[in-house]
Amino acid sequence: MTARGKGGEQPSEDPLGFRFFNEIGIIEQLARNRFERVLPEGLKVPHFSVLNHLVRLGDGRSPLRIARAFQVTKSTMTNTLQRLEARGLVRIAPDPDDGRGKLVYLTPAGRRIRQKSIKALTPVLAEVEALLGRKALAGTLPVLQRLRAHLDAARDRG
Amino acid sequence: MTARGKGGEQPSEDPLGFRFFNEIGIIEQLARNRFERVLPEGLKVPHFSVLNHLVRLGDGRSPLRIARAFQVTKSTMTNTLQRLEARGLVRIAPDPDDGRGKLVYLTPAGRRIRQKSIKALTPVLAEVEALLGRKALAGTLPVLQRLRAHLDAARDRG
DNA sequence: ACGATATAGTTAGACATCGAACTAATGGAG
DNA sequence: CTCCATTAGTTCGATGTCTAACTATATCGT
Repeated sequence: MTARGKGGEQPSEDPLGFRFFNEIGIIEQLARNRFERVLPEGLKVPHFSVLNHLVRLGDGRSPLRIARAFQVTKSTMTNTLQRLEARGLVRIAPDPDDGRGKLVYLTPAGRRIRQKSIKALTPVLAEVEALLGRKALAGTLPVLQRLRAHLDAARDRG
Repeated sequence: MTARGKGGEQPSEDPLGFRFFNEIGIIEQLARNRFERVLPEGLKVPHFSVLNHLVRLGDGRSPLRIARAFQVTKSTMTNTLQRLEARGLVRIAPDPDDGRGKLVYLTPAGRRIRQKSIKALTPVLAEVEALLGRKALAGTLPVLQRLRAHLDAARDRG
């Protein structure tokens, strides 16, 4: 989080890196806010993300594996999955091949709400694409991906 | 938060907008983590951001004005300022011209730790700039700024 | 086979953030 | 001048996230 450029404040003298991360932080916050306002039944972004992940890549995955995919600690994923399970959107079963592990499965309700979420989010994303243009958006992706990979390499995980 | 592209998971079929916001979310998280590991005395990113803001743009601003600059609710800013004040990094005085308002001032300790923070963050930012290249970084900025402005326009604040 | 080490998952405590409800002061409409 | 709507700030309860400590199971070296 850092300053914006509205209402008379211009952080323009900040070094490039600062300004870049400022924008990232603010966009993340505003976007999450926006998405959660359109998601059905008070679904949160992390919940939708996990459901979407399981639909697209297949369920029957372990919590840890999902946590790694989202670059989140396992305790965070424990929390998310507990809430999804409490809402009946996933089913969590012991891993038959590993006494320590568990496997996460989608329920029909989970698939349904994921579908509804996609429908709700699509116009918002379309609006952003229209605003920025697909080229510009696609152009920034490689930069973001390289940055994410770099930050990912320079950290230690629990 | 959404899937990454490591460890065998490829969210590549996701629509462009999804992938874009995925990257944003993950980068925000990893970057905050990284920054807070180098910031002095356990300072958090929001705390540094506010101190930096006051140094660069001048102190004697109201909490609400600072909250708007960071696109954060006033209750969030109340929390941040209370912690900064508890650590002796800012001083909060009533606004002489408005009985409801307050004004936030930097203390010498606040200026000192901000300076130390800048020193600590500079090499990290330099590393990112070196990795991505200033051109690429500068190229994405306008896109991010336009997006932020758009998201900012489409919301309601408390 | 046993014992040390590593791994999967949970729990507890801290923090930032939001939205809603609340208090206090301002300011405009009549 | 008085009253009501607006504005500044705080408080409360919920959520997501992190780190650290803990339990239970696996695995590897000897």
